[in-house]
Amino acid sequence: MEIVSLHKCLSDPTRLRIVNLLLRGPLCVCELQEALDEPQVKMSKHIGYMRRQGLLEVERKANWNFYRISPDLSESALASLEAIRTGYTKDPQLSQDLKKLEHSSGAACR
Amino acid sequence: MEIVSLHKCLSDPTRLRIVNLLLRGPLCVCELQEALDEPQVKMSKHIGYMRRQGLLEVERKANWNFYRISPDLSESALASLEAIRTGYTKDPQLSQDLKKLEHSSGAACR
DNA sequence: TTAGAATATTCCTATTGACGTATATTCCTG
DNA sequence: CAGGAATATACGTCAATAGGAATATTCTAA
Repeated sequence: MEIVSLHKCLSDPTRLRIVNLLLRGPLCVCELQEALDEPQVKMSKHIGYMRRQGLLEVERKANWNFYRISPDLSESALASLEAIRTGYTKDPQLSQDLKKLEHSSGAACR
Repeated sequence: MEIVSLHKCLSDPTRLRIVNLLLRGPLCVCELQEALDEPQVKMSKHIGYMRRQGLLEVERKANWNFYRISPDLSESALASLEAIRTGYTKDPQLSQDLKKLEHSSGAACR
């Protein structure tokens, strides 16, 4: 994946929030939607963007699409993501998203 | 500095090249220009962009503007930059820029 | 104090990106 | 197979961004 493309993925608030959650493990779109509380079309388009850039991979299970950070990323890309995962827990929005995700595993896909 | 703003700075090839060089220390605009071999206006605008975002700081010395990565960055931002500095040396363009910078300290500002 | 070097800004244009509405697709289940 | 749930795509619009040409600004030095 291109360095520039990676950072383009991280340069939008919604996408950053999505990546922040996916760094903890794969998630279904509906779980992401519930945690972020954003319109379906908005989520879907940002996810599609990151998939096209090669940052995310999808796995279809029955009716649900599970997304994860691509396992094929370069060392460098992983280091950039790690910087987010470890460093940005102080961000109010990002930590709130994580909390909301943990406390609400009532999504249909579970 | 906003997380998103940082990544916006890194999401353009020219800006990434500039940051890559500045991670090794402050540089004059003319040195950056020489290393990247890009039009003056292009350089100036990208530098201005990053200054407005708070990523770069300027110090005027006589006729020259020296830029550096802002020393006030958060831990998280520094970690992201460090990921670039250590990881992306494999990138052909970025390493070539570094080489060109080292081998050509004949800029007027020296 | 004027010419010139270094750098920034303005104006214009073309492209990309973000968002919403509506619609399509895919798969499950009765 | 019909209806519905989960998700993606098409289309239109508006804002942001990139790049170049020309011009402005700021400082130095003769």
